[in-house]
Amino acid sequence: MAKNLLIVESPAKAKTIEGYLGKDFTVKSSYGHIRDLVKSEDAIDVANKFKQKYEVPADKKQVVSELKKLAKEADTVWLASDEDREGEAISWHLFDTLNLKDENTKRIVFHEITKPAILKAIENPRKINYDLVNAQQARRVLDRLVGFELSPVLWKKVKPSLSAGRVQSVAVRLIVDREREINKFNSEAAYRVVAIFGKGKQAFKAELGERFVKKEDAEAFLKDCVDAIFNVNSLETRPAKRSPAAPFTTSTLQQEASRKLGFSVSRTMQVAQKLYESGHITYMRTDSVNLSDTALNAASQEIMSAYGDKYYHRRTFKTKSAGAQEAHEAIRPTYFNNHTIEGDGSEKRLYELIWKRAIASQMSEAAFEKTTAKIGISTRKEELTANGEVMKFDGFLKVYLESNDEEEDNQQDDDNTMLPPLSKGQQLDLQEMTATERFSRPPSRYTEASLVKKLEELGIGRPSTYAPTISTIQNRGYVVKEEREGKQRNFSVLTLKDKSINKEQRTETTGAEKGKLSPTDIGAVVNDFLVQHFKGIVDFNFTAKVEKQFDEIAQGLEEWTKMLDVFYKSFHKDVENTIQTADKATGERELGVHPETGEKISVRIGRYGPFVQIGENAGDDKDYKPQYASLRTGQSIETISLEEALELFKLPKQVGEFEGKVMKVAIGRFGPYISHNSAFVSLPKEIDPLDVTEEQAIELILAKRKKDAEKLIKVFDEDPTVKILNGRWGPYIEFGKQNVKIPKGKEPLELTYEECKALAEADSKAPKKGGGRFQKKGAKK
DNA sequence: CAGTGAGCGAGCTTCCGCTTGACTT
Repeated sequence: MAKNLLIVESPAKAKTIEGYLGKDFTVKSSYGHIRDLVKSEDAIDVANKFKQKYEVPADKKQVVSELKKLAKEADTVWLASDEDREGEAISWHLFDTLNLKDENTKRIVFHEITKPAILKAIENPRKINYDLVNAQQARRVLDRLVGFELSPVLWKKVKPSLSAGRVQSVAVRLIVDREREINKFNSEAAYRVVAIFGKGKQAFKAELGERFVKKEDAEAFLKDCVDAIFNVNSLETRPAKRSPAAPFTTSTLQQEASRKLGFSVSRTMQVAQKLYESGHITYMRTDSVNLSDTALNAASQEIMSAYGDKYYHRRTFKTKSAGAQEAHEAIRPTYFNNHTIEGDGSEKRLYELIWKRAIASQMSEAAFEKTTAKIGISTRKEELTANGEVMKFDGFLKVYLESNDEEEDNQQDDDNTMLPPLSKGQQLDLQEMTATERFSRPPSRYTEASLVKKLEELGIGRPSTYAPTISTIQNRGYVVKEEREGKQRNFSVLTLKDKSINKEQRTETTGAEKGKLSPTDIGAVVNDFLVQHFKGIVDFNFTAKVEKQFDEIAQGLEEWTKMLDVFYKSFHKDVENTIQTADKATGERELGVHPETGEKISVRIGRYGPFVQIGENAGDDKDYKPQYASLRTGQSIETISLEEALELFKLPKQVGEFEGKVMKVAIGRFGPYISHNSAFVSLPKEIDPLDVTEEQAIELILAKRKKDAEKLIKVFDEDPTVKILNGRWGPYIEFGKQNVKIPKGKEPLELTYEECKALAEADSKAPKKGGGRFQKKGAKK
């Protein structure tokens, strides 16, 4: 029987540590927090010093009972949860829940999972730090109070099932604000002048510093250059250096994996978790850029043996984020001598990224020589500038180069290449000069990863919650990740070549985006509501402000209930006030009046999403009814124009009759379609739904029937609406309007009618998403 | 993939941060 029970947070960690400690120690894991506030309203007794009601959630019962049993049998229990606010609280919850005793319980901490670090920790046990525990309680209680009081306000004033919280609401706000910046952005055009001098391998580019707003000015400049002589006015060469980035934290890993591998933040975390569990990397949820001494030594050995002494440079990094708690190491390979690992494609790629970044962080600077040549024009006072760069020593660039967010947006080729040997005064041979119309670009929409970066900068959220937060705001429908098709845009290019100027129009695609986040209408309406009524909570500095107070609590300088008392008094008043006085938020906007009837046209959010309304609300007049139409995907109540809104009423439209039934064209969730006798046919992209003719519609219906007939395997005599069809994922039963999957192992052709009926019934009883169609009554006054 | 945008009705939704699997598509 082991004399010692040591409890850590993560089971993978437990396994490693057990190997270091020998048979006197049993090492177990708590799997994170073992207790949480009860779900119900009475979790916090505000009037009684914010007394909390905790419970062990169902999925933790087993862990707790096993730990309880082991703790009873052990002589000493070592609480080794992480050294941060949450870790301290986990230790306290363990102490309390497992009924541990002060005299044989020891609290220890370590920042790295190495044998010496753990042995040292065991030699220096301490007691639970209750100030730190109180800081965690304050954090936990504040988040619950905010989340569970704000959300119900939204249910009443906006829509049921919505949510708000200290972290998610700010994340949404960032995205809404950014979208509005983009909407109000006015693109300005200016001509950029680039000259190419020399021929073949000696050719190089030079650019004019200023840009011309007017086309005439650009043209005049080119005209002046037709007979000009170009000389090198000055030549300057200077050395430049570049240093490697710090090893990965959770947030920087998510950013690089997004840019270099195209991973979503949750994908990155899933793959990293696998790498961690198979022992390839250190812990992946960390805000620290530190490497342990053991790691530093291993990296140095690896670099020296693989690349040589001059590539090695020992570095330590300091964290830049204010809220960092640094309970762990940076993310790094467990063994630096493994340049690659076994595993699937994404595991290999992510591992290599982590390996390269960590190795590079301990390598020498790269050295460059930068050359700038200023080129004079005999007929003008302006100068052209040519930049060249030569790498003198690659250093860390041998293994790794960090990318940046702007890269993808950079349509301009401002690459610093080599310049040919030049001398001052030298006359140059102009090959070609172009003046190209360029447009200023609006700020970019956030990607998942750049949003995480921004949140981290603001000190909002933690490594363990970045990915879940990003999911939450998408699941609530506040934000969507969309692919946007770009728009075509014309631009002019003036080219001077062989002493003549040629003008042409070219087209480019602009605004095409993939995987960028934009707000939905409901996201914008909820945001505006919160900004209006709870400015303090959705303030970008709110978290930083309360974090400062949590720090004071942790240092024993402030009492946690006092801090909460001050906060809650004013917050709760705002909640009460808003419930009493605020109108329902619908985001209503008036677009104008109908050009023919003069009726009011407005947009707002309703039970089924955003819609346009023509006419006033009916009121008591039974004969009058306003007209309604839903907005289409991609349209927003914030940006839709009067013309676009009126377009929506042109559909659905009857296009004729076929087999005695009408054919209607409409637009649904999946785009334009024709409906006929309860059958649907999608409209091909090239046909404008407003222009569909009767003949076209019949043709499309017949084509669809033919295609369906090819899919048909069997029709039942008992009921011809019951069929077996060949679908994209294999055969399935069509039972009236219901589609039912055929279970594995069943031969579709041998199914009887009774079996199909039974399957359909079982399927309809299976739990389905949705429900909650009714609004709670609002407290209107 | 339609229709809907009144009100009636019970009971439901929701936070952030620590951890993994157990689930389905």
